[in-house]
Amino acid sequence: MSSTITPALRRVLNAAVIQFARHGYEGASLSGIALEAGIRKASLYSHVKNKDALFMAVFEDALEMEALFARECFARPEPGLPGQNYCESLLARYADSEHFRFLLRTSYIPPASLFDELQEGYEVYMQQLLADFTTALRRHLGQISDQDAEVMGHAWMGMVDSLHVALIYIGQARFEARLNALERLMGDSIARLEQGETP
Amino acid sequence: MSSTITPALRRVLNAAVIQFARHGYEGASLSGIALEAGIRKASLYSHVKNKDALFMAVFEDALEMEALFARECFARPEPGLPGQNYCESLLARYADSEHFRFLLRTSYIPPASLFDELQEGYEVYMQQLLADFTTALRRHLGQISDQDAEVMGHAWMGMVDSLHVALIYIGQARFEARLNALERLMGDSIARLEQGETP
DNA sequence: CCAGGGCTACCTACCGGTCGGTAGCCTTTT
DNA sequence: AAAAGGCTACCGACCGGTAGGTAGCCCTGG
Repeated sequence: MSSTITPALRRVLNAAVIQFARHGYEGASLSGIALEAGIRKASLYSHVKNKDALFMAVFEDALEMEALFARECFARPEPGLPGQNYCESLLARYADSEHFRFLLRTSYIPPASLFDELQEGYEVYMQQLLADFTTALRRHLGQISDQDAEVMGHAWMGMVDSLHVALIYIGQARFEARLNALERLMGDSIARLEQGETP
Repeated sequence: MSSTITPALRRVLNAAVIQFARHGYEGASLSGIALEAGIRKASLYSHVKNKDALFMAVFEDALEMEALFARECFARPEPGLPGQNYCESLLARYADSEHFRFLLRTSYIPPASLFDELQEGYEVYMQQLLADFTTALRRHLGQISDQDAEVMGHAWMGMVDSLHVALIYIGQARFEARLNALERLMGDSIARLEQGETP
């Protein structure tokens, strides 16, 4: 499926993710990407068929990395709430990972021509995130009905999207305020489930 | 401050908001906007100085409309939770209002050159939204500490962003699932405040 | 020795923006 | 009443610049 990644192609992909994250699909130019990679624009075509293919390659690259990151968050033991590790790692991740910034920038409003493919990939990523959260939730609470688990799942995914958005356009201070507020809401609801809800 | 809007300019602005909402700042071309307005590209310059000014005019237009929409939501009596009217009107609003779609598309990731101006305008919009929610919350609960009000404000703004994002890239069914889930969380937390939290 | 990555040079298409000019509608002047 | 002038909205033609993409030669490493 995925062709082998030579060192030169690796350099191109890394250059591309920087430019796409910074300027978006339309705003990033192939000459800029080539410059970043230290080669000429025409030389890009030795490695990639065209701009769309380059974008998709970067997308799959980023998706893989961020899926791995999420997995690791859920693999670490969670002191408090389920999903807490992931949420609290977001700020640092946003600062460190060019690929994460790329995903955030391009996945909400993707280039129209690639919409379907991107949506499909993003869907898989989100389903994994949701599944990881649900199992963590089930591990945290001994017993929980499928309905409740589903509702909490929707709520947590909403919380994650909310934090993602906050990363993009709110400052660090308000990100943390939002994180605390949403964690309190989640905490309240989970505590309520823990006490048992049969009235 | 704001110059008068002639009928011809009105047509240009309406054409522009469609194109900008559909293709974004960089993706929308002046020829496309002119075509939509039924004139030639050169004629645009009888009404606006350049692309940036056109975009800003559309932005202020949209901001005004959506601020009005939010006001009306909070003016209506709310049967359940504070801020509920606004959240539950979003789906229909997204379907109906080109200006709303424009705001959602362009405000998270604005064109770099206009970033500051846009951020400023969006900030005002959000502050009004937050203030409206806070007064509604205070009206709903008789007594609430400033700290709690602030936390709930952050949480509700997060909820709103989450719903905005859902409008963009999730289907209608999942939007409603998310809305229900988040409303349940908010309801739980508000109920907890209602009972009084001095232990 | 030759395959492949890199290069220069070039292409077409389209971008935002400017130019000179014009049709038609007011308002003013005689 | 009619000529004169000004103003608005519009147009086709064109500008410099840049975009994505192609052709073909050169150089180097296995």
